[in-house]
Amino acid sequence: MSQDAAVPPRRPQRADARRNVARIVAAAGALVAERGAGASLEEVARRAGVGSATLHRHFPSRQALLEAVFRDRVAALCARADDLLSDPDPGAALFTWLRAVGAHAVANRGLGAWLMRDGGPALGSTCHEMISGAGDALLERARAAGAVRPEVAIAHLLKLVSAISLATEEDPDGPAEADRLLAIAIDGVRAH
Amino acid sequence: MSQDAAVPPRRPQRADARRNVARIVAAAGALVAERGAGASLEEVARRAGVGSATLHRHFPSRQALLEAVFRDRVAALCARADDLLSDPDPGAALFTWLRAVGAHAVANRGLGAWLMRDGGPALGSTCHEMISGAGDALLERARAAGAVRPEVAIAHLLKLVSAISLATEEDPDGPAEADRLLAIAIDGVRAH
DNA sequence: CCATTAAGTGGGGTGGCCCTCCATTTATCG
DNA sequence: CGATAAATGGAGGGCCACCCCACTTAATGG
Repeated sequence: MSQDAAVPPRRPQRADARRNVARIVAAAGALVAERGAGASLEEVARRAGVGSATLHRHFPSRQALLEAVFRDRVAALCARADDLLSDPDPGAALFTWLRAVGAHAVANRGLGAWLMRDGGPALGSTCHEMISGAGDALLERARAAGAVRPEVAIAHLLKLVSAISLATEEDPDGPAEADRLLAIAIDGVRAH
Repeated sequence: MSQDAAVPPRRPQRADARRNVARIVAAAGALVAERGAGASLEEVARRAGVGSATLHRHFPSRQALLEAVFRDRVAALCARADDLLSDPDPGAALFTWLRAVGAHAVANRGLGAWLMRDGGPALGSTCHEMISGAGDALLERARAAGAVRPEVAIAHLLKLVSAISLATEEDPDGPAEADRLLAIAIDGVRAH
């Protein structure tokens, strides 16, 4: 519960701090796109024009930074899931969405996969929860329509997608390979 | 071919060197089992009782060390594949073997996955080639029997297995989860 | 408009890692 | 036993994540 971001009674944040956070997220997005998920946090700070301490204060872990970078793209995927909820074919809608998730994960250097890793009981699981919720609606509709095996859970599907994008991340022919693997996996999900 | 470890004509290696290599591989195996694939090479050297320079001379890359650690277990998997070649049901034999590979990869902290990564045109791909060759025989027999979709390649299957073990590596319920995912993926491989 | 105050900052330090020289040790052969 | 080349490992360089603390600066109330 509690969708609100916990607004304290008085001093929520200083304006320049918010500006620095934005700079850091932008720099991280650029660097991650060109160097991958393991990019140096110090270089992110350098490009953002802030000290490394500032970066570490705003984002206590690499995971936290990646979540910030990807929040909007994850939101887009959730919106797509909502759109597909009104698709006349529930099974096709689910599979279309899964492939979109896969394409997104591959296109972003496998970072999507990083995001749904573990998730742990810690508080950093917002992206994972967002995407799980959006996908679960699609899955349940598909299950009700008899389009998928009844025992698969959304966690399984996302794990599969992230696993595939992870495995093909460094492949020269990554996207195509990922799509082929995903097609196979999806066929396993179908009710036979 | 060539089970021998390439014996040069005259001064193949000094006895203590070979002993140190064995110590390093043993230490690496233990540390990797408890800490995962990213374990510190310096600590491996420390546990083996050698200097870090010695480790780096014998194993110029992390990949090289991991390959040495896993060579025998990969060989065991290959032997299992050979055994299964005489199984009366080619399809079941392939799927049994894939699950064995998955169990192995998960049990070894996803290192199996590391091994089949990329492989590149470089020379470090021996394990990947070994396991691909062994699996390909099983796959081809299954395909001839009409048990699998004709378009899947052994590379796809191994990627799937490694991807799944990679994704479930840090899961508390890793092995069971991996097996479930693998069961789904395998169903996608079956000829319907 | 300015003084106060606490949020915010970043340089520099610590410790860890990977990897490379090079002076020294040591197995091996004649 | 002595010569010789293989083998070793400690010291050191470069890079990184992360933390501490003296300083800066935006926001607030008079």
